[in-house]
Amino acid sequence: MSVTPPRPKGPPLNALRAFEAAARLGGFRLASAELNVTPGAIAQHVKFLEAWCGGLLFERLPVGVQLTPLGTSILPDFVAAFDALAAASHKLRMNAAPNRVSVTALPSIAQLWLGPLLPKIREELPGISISVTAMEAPPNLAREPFDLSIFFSSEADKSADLQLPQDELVPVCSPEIARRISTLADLQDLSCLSDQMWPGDWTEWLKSIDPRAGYSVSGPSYSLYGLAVNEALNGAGVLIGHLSLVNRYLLTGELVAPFPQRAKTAHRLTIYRSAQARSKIIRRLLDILKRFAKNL
Amino acid sequence: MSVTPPRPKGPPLNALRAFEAAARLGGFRLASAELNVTPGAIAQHVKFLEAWCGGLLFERLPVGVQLTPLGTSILPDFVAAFDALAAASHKLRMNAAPNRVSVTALPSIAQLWLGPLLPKIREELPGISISVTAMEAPPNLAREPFDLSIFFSSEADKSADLQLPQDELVPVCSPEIARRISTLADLQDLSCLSDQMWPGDWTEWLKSIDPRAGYSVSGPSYSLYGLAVNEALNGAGVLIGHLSLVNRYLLTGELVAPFPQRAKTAHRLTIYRSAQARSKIIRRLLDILKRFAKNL
DNA sequence: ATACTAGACTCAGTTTTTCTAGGCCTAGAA
DNA sequence: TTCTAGGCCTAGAAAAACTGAGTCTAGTAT
Repeated sequence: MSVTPPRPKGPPLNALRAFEAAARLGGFRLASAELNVTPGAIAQHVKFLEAWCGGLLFERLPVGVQLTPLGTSILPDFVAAFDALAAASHKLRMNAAPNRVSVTALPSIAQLWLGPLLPKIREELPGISISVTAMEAPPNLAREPFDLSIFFSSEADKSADLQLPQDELVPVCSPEIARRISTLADLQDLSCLSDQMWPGDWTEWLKSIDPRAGYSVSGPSYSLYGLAVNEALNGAGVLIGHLSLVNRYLLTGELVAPFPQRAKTAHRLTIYRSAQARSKIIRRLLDILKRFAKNL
Repeated sequence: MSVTPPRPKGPPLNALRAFEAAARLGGFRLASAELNVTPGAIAQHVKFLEAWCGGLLFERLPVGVQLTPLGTSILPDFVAAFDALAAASHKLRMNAAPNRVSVTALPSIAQLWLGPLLPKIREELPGISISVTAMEAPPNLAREPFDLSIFFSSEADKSADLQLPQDELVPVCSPEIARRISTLADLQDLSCLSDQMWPGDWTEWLKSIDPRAGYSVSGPSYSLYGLAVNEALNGAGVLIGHLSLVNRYLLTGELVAPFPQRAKTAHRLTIYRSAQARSKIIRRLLDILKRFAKNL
């Protein structure tokens, strides 16, 4: 008997968050990715929560888990509560520093599309402070503290705040290299640069030119598209270019396109803003991006 | 440069909770009481949160703190979010075990009023599992995981789920002791038991009998009213009885009231239920309590 | 004036919580 | 059959949270 008896405590907030993520995403592994922890951590949180409430939240299948009726019955409440919490946190951050904007983008987009625009943005919106975070997959804007996300999406989406037309593939290289190219066959003697994230780009472009010819090319691949572009600028070979990312260099002449044919891809550069990001600054920033995007 | 760059993280949930409590209650000390930690812990959480968002949440006054406009601007959002979270947690617990009811009450009420009713309740609601937590002050039912709270309130409140009439004071003692009492003056030769939480009870009762007579009594006091009642049953002296708590013993004759005069107090035994506790079980439990309360 | 008090701050050290690593297990796919 | 995806478990490590004790400030009481 302790002097101050331990009164029943509410559940740990982190366990609730782990459950919510696992239930919403349908698995511990996905939840662990969203929360940046290992799946074991999620498992422990959920187990604790199950002990706390005295009921099973998930059925454990041989592979994966499935929400029990109990879990299903309260999931919407938790989703709503954590949405509200995330929204409040976001609002707090914005109210504290209205001129701070945080953007997340695919690494290649951050470096090749957004990066060059930043000086012009700073010029038009003096006092603004933009932080850029590169990541591989678009985050859940309702949860992560970003104002804007810029990624490639394979679908048209009217709800996007800005969406460019379908991206196009076109080989690009330095002018010197271009002089040595006249036919498709010439490509086979050259380094054909590509990005590790889009390994099918060359094949896709070649197919769009002549579906039956069995052309194939080879060359180094890079985990960062920006690196590949740099190598192309340095004359390392022919890069399969994503027009939205390399057009700026075509316009300046630093890179040229030895073949005029372009292959439409499914990808559209797409910008979303967080539901909280309704401020005037964000609106003006979007306007600027829109304008620059047109000139690209 | 780490391989997986640390992406900006959302604020720690516990820091948000600390801020919410401090802001809602208007001070770190109060918040620390609600969350069962020391004030220093709250201070650290708030400080962290201020660093995270880059703005001051509280103005530090020489004594106490005051919300800044920034803090004020987001407080309602956080209150709503944590309310939703607590409601969801409560619902989870109830859905997991619908027959479990948790009650919080003043120690004296738990022991003397509720305790004797529990066997009868179990009889009428077989299968129900009631846990009782004694505490000194009524908790915030919107936050703490209780279904019912039973405390004395000094005001009439129509929103209460059950409220008894104003409590009355009346001296009580064992029949043996009563035989030795015939006038007020006899009290001065006897041990007059009282509760440490209500040290003014005897004075209040004496005043209601004869406001001018300077009667005063003395005797041991107890930190647990239940203990004082037991002592009275054992013939240790005359206890200043709260009718709602000792009437059961008057009815059985184990205790008697040597003086017929009763003094009305401001206190009413008051029962609230949590907003989440809308189940049939709780309703039936309240009905039973109501019925028993009438017969007391 | 002088002490006292309430409330908050800080910092070091400790306790508690949370996370990871790595091995195990199961069933469906190759 | 082997491989793989997804979870489970446990020990130990890492991080977060909390405490305790000493400071500080300005009202309040003496």
